[in-house]
Amino acid sequence: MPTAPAKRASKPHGNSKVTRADWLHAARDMLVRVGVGGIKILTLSGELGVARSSFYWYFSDRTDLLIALLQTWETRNTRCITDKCDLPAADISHAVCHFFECFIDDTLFDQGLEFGVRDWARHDAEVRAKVEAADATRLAAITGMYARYGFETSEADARARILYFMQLGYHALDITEPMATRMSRLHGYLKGFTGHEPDPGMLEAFRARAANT
Amino acid sequence: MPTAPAKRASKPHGNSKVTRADWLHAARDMLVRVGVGGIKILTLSGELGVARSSFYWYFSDRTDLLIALLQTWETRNTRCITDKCDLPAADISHAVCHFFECFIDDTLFDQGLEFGVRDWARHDAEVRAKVEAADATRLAAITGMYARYGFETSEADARARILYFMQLGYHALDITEPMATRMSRLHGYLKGFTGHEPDPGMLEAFRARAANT
DNA sequence: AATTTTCTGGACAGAACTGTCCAGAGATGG
DNA sequence: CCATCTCTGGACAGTTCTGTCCAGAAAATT
Repeated sequence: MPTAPAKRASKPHGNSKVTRADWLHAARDMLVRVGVGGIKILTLSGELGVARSSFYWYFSDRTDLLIALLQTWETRNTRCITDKCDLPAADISHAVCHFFECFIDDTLFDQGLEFGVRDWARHDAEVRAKVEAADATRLAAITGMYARYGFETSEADARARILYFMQLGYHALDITEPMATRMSRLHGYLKGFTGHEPDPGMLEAFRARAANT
Repeated sequence: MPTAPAKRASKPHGNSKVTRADWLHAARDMLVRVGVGGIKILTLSGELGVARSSFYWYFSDRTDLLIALLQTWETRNTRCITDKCDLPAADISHAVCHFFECFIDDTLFDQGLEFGVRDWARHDAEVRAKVEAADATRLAAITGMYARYGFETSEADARARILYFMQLGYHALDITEPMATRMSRLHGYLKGFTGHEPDPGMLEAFRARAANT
């Protein structure tokens, strides 16, 4: 029985049935589903409906694929956080909402990839080093954000950590709850994260934006 | 070259070289180091200096071992959190410090096991269900703690989540920093978590306790 | 001391996966 | 239309791990 053709990440060219991007995309999904150790060329080839040996045309070996996967993560997830933190905002509550946007829009921060990579880092020193560097970059951006709205250095530092660790902890724990439930807690979260009462108009505006994503 | 004898988790009996507990203990370490997928009976037997086939005396198969491992986690990590949350305290800052104790004393909360199990849950539905149940139990205990110190329901709920997700996020991200650095942020953390200025005497007392663990 | 129980180790069969080799199919371009 | 380049698929060899079988060693029991 031939395998159903997988969704194309990009259209193939000439004699080819799949592209390098197809392999990468399938590998990303597999990383999320079963972890690095579970990424098997045999299974990928089955999903793509192509012989296993074709893999070796696009990648020198399995490690080559994994390196490419890691680069995808590196250039995507950190960038979206630092960009949002640097955005101009009326006050700290608005700024924190900008930060939140990364995590309610899945086209921005790729949660699955993030924790696939982190699981991997837990038992691979090189990957771990890259993850630590990414954490440092992201935390610096968030600390800078708090500092810009008048928090003194030590408080900006503590609040940045609470915000970042809480947000990533939420995803690390892989919590699944409807967006409405999440949004019902927005007021409490903002008050906890900033120490200030947020503007009710802004709360509504953010909830509305979250609803249609 | 014979393998060095591993640390005994319990002393063997009669003709045996190892115990069921030794296998379990070695498997826990391997789960932490390389994830569930990396737990190989072959490697374990090598570490314990025993033939691979001996494993099948103690466990019916690999799955049997994994189930036992999961039970260890279930009965250990959740309990220590709920116990600390239920402890009587002078005020909310003291109560939060009690909660922190789980995470500065490694004989209480087993961080490695926790995230080994969570990585596993990410691609195993049954394990995932157990993890979700544990999260619910722990969050209920923390929410109850905040409620006991006068926070109204919705605020207790949001603050419990911030505290729990931040603390687990901190560990999920596998941050490594010296205890002194961690403690330098205690004041900021407590202020962020409770919304109140903590008693300076208590801060010092907690730092002193953390130093000798 | 003989017997039973408990546990170990070597051998075997088989499954799953990796990486290599090479013939050749299909598009492309002179 | 012939040559070339790109990509595919089948075959092969090698590795790593699992689970089973069974003989037998060593303590425990009688």
